Amino acid sequence: MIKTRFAPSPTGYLHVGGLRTALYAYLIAKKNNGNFILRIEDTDRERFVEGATENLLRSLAWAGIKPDEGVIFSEDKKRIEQIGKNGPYIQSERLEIYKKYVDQLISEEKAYYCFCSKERLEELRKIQEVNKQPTGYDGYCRNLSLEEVKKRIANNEKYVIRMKMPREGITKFTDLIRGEIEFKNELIDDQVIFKADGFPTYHLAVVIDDHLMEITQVIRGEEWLSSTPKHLVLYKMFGWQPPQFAHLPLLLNPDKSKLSKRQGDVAVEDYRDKGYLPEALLNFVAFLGWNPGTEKEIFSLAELIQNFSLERVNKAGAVFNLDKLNWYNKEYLKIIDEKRLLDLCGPLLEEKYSISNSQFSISKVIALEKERATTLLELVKNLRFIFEDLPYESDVLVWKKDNQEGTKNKLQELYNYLNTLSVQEWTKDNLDKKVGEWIKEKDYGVGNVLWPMRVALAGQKNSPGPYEIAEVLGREKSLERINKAIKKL
RNA sequence: GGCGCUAUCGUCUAGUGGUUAGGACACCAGGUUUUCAUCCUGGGAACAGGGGUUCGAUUCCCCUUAGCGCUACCA
Repeated sequence: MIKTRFAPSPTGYLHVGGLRTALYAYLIAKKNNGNFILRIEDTDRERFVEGATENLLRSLAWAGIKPDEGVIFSEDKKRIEQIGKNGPYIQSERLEIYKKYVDQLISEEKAYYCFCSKERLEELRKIQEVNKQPTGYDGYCRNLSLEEVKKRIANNEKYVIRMKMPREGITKFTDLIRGEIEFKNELIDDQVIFKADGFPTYHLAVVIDDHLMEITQVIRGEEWLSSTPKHLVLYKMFGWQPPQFAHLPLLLNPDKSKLSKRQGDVAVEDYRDKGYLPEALLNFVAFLGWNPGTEKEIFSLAELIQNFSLERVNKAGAVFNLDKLNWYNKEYLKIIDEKRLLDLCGPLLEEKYSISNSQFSISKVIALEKERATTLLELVKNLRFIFEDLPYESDVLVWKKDNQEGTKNKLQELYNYLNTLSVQEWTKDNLDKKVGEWIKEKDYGVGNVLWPMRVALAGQKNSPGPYEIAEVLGREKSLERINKAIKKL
């Protein structure tokens, strides 16, 4: 059975790069009827952030990525739960497991105690740098006798445990995206696998967990490529069959550096809060480094599952391009389900304007700006003119081919005419038909009437069409605004 | 410094040993429209450089260059 995992550290929020990694892993699992596992890698206590796991889960859930195994929210979304038979799925709850395996490595002399102080290590590195030598541990404690180790531990000396890297040979593997890659073992450090604080390092924990959780494909960022040989050596030491590896290209800033907070939003929640739709963000990040080989660019999650393959993932990093995301969001806004849009925008409108006792149909109000806005937030912002009479200068009312006097007269006549229409007749289509005929009959010219009518109704230069607005505002409010405009002139 | 990865329009990318090197976003121009948005039409825009291999390389190989990653008791 295919099993993939996403294994973030709870250090704050879900990064959009992380979202893409999670998505690809999820897609591979789902495409193969396998399991997608969410594991939390919290072995670094210094960087641990309270609530970060919940935050991660929330962002993932918002995006529609549901783990089959691992850490999830409880039914009421209030607690964190773990599902699956290979748990726990939070590394800080697996300490005895790591301890057991590290003891095994020690007893088999594949790992060793190291008592070197940070000061000595720092000094060592400095000397290596000055001499332009490769930096790395010099193996000072590699051959300490058992008696000495025992004595120093009994003496309460601080220690870490390092893996005994082979001093010769090469470690190679076939990356699912990059093909064959090899490293000389002599250049790989005696990596610390167990820290003085009793926690394993990433390298040890990831190998043990991926094996115990039966992960078949490790899909992770390119920043892990260089440490893969360490992991492979660990697999070999344990006598385990390693999974396959796929190292994803990085997401970049516009200047091609690694995507960072300084140059824009990187947290998934930022995009959610700005009113991007999850399907747009997902579709967008899916296409950063992957494409189906056809010219279709709009893909639902289900379609992504169907079409995704690691073979078509690019090797080079991709710039996170906000313009394209905006385009995706507009596209999805065009086709979004009306009810869902209402659920999404309702609370936002509520928060921004006093709509509780409004006489307007909120879904019609939303429809006014739905195809004009880039994000939900912008959509809501653009709707202000419905709920409030916007201040504007009288000359805005005048169409470029008309003058103030003419505009005033036409608006007055339009008012008189509209006044003869009943509430029942006050619909967009009917107004379009009736007012259209009236303009023709009067020979006023479409722009000469519709422009001032629209400005009178919207109170701004740019807006949806006059008939749509009129229907939403209703007969009474529409007439009131037109009357107000006439008085302005 | 060492090791590794990468290199097609501004951006995301397709592509093949012989193509007018294709699409999308963005941009520019025109058209439809009362405005904005939409929509339609058109336009500019790329194979990093140098060597090979080959009848022929954007494509295969090597080098250079550039960018990025790793080089922690962080992940």
